Amino acid sequence: MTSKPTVKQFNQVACKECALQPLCLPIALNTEDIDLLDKIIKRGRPLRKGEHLFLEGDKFTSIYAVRSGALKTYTSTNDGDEQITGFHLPSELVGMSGVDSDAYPVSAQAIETTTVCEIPFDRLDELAESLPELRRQLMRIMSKEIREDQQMMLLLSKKNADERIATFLVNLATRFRRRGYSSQSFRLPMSRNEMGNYLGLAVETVSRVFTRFQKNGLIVANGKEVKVVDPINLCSLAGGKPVEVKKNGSTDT
Amino acid sequence: MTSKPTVKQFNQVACKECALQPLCLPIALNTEDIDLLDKIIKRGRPLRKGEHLFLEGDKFTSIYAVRSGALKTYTSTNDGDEQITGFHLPSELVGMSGVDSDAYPVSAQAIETTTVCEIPFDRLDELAESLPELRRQLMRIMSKEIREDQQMMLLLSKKNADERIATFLVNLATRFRRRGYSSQSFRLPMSRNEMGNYLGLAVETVSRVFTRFQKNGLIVANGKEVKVVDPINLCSLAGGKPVEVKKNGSTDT
DNA sequence: CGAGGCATTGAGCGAGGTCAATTCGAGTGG
DNA sequence: CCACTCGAATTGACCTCGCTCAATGCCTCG
Repeated sequence: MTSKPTVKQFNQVACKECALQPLCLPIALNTEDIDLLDKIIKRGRPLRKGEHLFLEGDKFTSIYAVRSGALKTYTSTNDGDEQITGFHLPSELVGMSGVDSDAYPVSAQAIETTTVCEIPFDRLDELAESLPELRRQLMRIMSKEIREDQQMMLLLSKKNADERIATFLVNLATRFRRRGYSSQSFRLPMSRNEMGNYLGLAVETVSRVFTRFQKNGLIVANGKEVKVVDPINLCSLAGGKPVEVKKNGSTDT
Repeated sequence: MTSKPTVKQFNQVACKECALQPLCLPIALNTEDIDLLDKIIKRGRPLRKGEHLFLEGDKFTSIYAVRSGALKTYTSTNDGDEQITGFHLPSELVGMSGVDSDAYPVSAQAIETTTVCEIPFDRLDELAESLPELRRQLMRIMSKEIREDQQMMLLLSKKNADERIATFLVNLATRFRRRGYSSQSFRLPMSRNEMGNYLGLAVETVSRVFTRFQKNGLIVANGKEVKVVDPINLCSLAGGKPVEVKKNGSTDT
């Protein structure tokens, strides 16, 4: 409202015209309800790579939906080193973990040029009162995050380096496909360092696993560009519940 | 033990007469609202050690509040081994991660004799519509779980064996104190095996760390009985955000 | 009193971390 | 257009923490 329409296409589109709508918060809302939600959403200027959306300890005011680009969230131990707790692609929500604590418990930083939709939480909460579907959707999103974090705990506690990287790649591939991109060939938004941090591995180990995967014909990697050559075996290495990477006639959930 | 009306005392008490009320779901609800909540809660027979409350994949119907005893929740990989995702003490809620998926994504099992309050989720959801405080409380609980899981990710990915055990003990001590028990001296409800599983360590490592902690005068352990002798150093080993275990006003950051 | 499960302790090994040396690649300025 | 710089990525050598395997001790319960 106050700022000029800088990036019309990516930044100022209303929910009901947004390509991400079927994945994002408005899912399961009807057209009128989407309009109501739309009214409380603020759309700011794009964040450049490295800029923070909020810092750990900042007062909790809003949750954010990634519109384009990618974010990472991380906490830090008091002896300095940080743990990345998640990477967030378009349509994914960030900041929900702050709801009960008045302050964000993590920092959120752009890992490439990124635009977000800001959703002031008090307004969202008011709206949730009258829209049961929205309320359920919020709970669904949070419970999904819990499940994912718990899968991550399993990964960190039980899987070896190969399995971790395989799981990570399969997971990313799936998320890309959901968003209409190829799941066979994509560009990693994060550095090897960030990947290692997230997966509980040293950078060097990430690098070594990548080269090993190439030698074994699982993937072809060139810097951040990755091609999944052998999705079947990558998946079975990933170990977790089977995830289909190819779109051969199976039921998509 | 079973002669006295334990069932009455522990199992059939209404929320508003429950000793756990200030910690549990009803927190922040007024007396009338607590009565409303109370009406939808079912209180079943106690679970014996080893019995399951629900299994991974069971249809999601209810969330549960632990009333006495303790539960563990765990997922399993498809190659068989399981990962404990949490231990749940009285007043803590279990099953929230099932909200979005129609099925519980984890199994919940009693690790000692345990009583729970069952809260049918559809009823809770209806009630949440008219009680904004309840709604917020639900979100707070979920967001707290997310934060805890993320702290767990940090532990699993960055901390060594000593730090993990120290963190675990400090965390337990804090939770016991909250519930009115001593934080200096308590009984672990879980086996060494379960502790190791949860913390991503082999049983033998857990054992070794315990003996080392004793040699260093941090704790005294006798089986499952644990006395925290040197809370200051145990805390600083735990590393994370400082948690006060003793109440001598040292505001160390 | 014996059996079976849990906990402890010791010995040896290996996955992955650390340190160090290159190499690659994007951005910058002459 | 090329040379230079600085950070990211790769590769190699070595070492350590915690896992595995195995033996033994301890407690509970029939």
